[in-house]
Amino acid sequence: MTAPTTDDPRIDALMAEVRRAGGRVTAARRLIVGALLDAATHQTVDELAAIVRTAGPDVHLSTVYRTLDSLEAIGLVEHTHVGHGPALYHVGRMHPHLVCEKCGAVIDFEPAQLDTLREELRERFGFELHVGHFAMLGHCRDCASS
Amino acid sequence: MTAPTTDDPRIDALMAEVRRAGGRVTAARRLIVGALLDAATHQTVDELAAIVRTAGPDVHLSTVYRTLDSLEAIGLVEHTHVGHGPALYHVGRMHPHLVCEKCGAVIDFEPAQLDTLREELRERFGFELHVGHFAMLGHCRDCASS
DNA sequence: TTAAATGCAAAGAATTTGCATAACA
DNA sequence: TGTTATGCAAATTCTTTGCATTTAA
Repeated sequence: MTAPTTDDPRIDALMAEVRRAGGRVTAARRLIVGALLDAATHQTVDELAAIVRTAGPDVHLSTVYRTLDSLEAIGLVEHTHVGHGPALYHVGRMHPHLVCEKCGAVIDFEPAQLDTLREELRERFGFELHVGHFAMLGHCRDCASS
Repeated sequence: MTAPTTDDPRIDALMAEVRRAGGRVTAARRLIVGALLDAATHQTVDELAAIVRTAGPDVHLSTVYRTLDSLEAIGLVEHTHVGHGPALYHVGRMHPHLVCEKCGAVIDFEPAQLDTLREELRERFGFELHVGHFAMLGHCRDCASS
């Protein structure tokens, strides 16, 4: 387990946004967004907490939850529900996710890729699809072939 | 809270399938599938248990869970994950769901409606979409306009 | 009669909350 | 100095499990 980055300039950018929204910049928050930014893929709260604790052993799980909630309220972070298992968090804008039910691999893709479907659902059911907040489940290439 | 149907012929049909699969037909199981079949929409385990208990007060929540698991293993029932909140159960074949994040309304639709998307995801990512096991979230017509 | 299903209690996983203390602005 | 954020413990919600007992086949 590696400690989260602390010198990524994106951390400061995000913290500036937090401040602008009336929030406060704390050590725990810097670590948490550092861990979020490091990640190659989306992460659960437990995973984030484990990384954060390598640098700040006292950061409590509830602090991670609350920090992510705050960041999400400001629009800096999103979480996605994945079938069973815990929610996945990631920085940045809403986008659709494919999640493999076998190996857990997450594939991000562009919202535009769902425009046709979105239009179809809007016309047919009057339903406004929110692409970011749920994952589409199935099998990834590797798991589908095996 | 109304007691579940007990004279729906579909109950017997489903029980026949249970028997064929080596399972046993019990009073609890008849009540549970009765409740499932009555429903206008998909239901949570708690909702089902409440209905079932009007006729069989001792049917335990864990029995409802286990019965639904068994029925799902045989392929008679499916459950769908809906963002936060508990899973929704329904009889019958896998199909996609739209769930309103505001009012909880569930819209079922035909798997074929997603064929284009499916083909696209397969080509682009090698991803095999399983349409039944997750809900696509958004706002229904009423909630979107208000 | 015997394997499967049930009731009950308890545990488990994921998340939220209350409250006193600490620390940012 | 006055909130806001944190740590901690405890509560909540949804679901699963172990075990002794009951019951369908």
